[in-house]
Amino acid sequence: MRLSTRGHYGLKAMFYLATRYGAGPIPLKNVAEMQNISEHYLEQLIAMLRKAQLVKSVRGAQGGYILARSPEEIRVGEIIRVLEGPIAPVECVSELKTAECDQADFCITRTVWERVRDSIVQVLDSISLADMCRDEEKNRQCKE
Amino acid sequence: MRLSTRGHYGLKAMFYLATRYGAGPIPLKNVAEMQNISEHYLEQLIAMLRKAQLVKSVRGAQGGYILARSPEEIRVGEIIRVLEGPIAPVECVSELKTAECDQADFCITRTVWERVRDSIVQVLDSISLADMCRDEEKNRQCKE
DNA sequence: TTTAATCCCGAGTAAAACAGTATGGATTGG
DNA sequence: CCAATCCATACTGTTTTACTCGGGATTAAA
Repeated sequence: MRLSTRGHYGLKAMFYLATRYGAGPIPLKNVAEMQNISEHYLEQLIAMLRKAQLVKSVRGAQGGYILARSPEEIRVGEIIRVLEGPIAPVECVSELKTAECDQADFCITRTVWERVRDSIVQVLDSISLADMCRDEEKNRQCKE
Repeated sequence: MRLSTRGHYGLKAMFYLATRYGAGPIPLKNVAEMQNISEHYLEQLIAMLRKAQLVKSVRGAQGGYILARSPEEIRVGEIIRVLEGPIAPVECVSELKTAECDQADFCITRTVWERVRDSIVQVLDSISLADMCRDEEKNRQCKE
């Protein structure tokens, strides 16, 4: 019942970009350092996010990455789907094409996984990067 | 974001035992056939469930497996925890000992995963095997 | 125009997890 | 006794994971 590090790291990186939104392109090196992730590995992850048009890249010196939309408009669920694929505790209840299962309607365990899937989706799609930034802000104030 | 087949098959098997609860020990062969699972593989899974005292075994001819408690008293969450380990979308928010993460309180992504974890737990722990049996009953009646 | 900072791309890889198989032993009802 | 069971351990092929490595393309700044 685990996420791979892709989703884990990917969200961290996107969150960091969200905190720096408006400050121009952020080089991946910074992201990797701040979030303590292997830079080369993160490169691969962000490539997926770029192809999915969640981030834009600026090449060359002084380049880096920028969120493709404002933090308010990016949901955690989108990020996770890009990096981990469609949300589905078991294959036969994937968000996308419901892979064929001979039993289909008769399978009661299936409805359990549908409920699990829906509850995960509900959480992930209800949180935007901006929400996370606000949480951090709040958190920092509490600490002072 | 996937369960392995352990949890998937394990729940199927436990559900089947629940539907036959009260009918004496059910041989694993029947379970495997009905749910279309490799018998040898299922043997390994049920061994885990036995060690966790969710099922009892009866050895010898006419033997088989019986739920250790009534279907009403067995929650899906218990089964999944036995077969898949503690519920945790990422390690640092495991239900058990919160593996140390240097950042801990500062990590906002962490709270996302806590929320996901809690929503999964809520679903899995709210469904008993008896609930599933009732669902199937209902389902069968609709089909007629 | 050079150089350094970046992004970009594809290959390779060690280790772990997964999803079983295989083999044989122990127990017990008929 | 024997056939139907459960029990235990070891093995195996495949896939996934979580990287590493090496180099190429682009561009701002010196």
